[in-house]
Amino acid sequence: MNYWLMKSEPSECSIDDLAQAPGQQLPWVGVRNYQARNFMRDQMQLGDGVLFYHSSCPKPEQIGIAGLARVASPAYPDATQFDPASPYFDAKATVESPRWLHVDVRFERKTRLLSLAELRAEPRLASMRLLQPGSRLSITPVTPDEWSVILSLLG
DNA sequence: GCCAACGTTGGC
DNA sequence: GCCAACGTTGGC
Repeated sequence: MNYWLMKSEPSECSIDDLAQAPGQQLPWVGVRNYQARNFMRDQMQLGDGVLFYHSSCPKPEQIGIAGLARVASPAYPDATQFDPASPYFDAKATVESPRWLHVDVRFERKTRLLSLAELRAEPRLASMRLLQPGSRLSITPVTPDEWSVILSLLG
């Protein structure tokens, strides 16, 4: 069992969107970064814990952890890479050799918003991947210790 | 909207 | 395989 933090722009897909999806579950489409893809392909396991993070919000205080979710499928090809009408279209990907994969993510629960400022203020989270200078990865591993600190902060 | 950090691309 | 140019991310 592993733990992850997955970023999503709430204008694209918020924790509420996930809660209202059919089966409260969505394919995590649109990842176009190899490191993030490799985490999904090589390390994610069914049932892994996910911190659902709202990024790029209009108001800085809206940025942070907004809920909990779970990995709900193995990695499989992202259909949007084959769709010329999609913003995630990749001309170099083929059905025979897909370049981009994703997992499905299932809603667990909404939490209070644990803001980025609050995360930064917590000394026990100082080495969190998310908080490292220049970190931009949309999917980052979370250690069991970090996970339990965050759960306790969420109350 | 700015800009620093980072990843990707492509010419050589 | 190097590396400069370019595009993207994402907090501020």
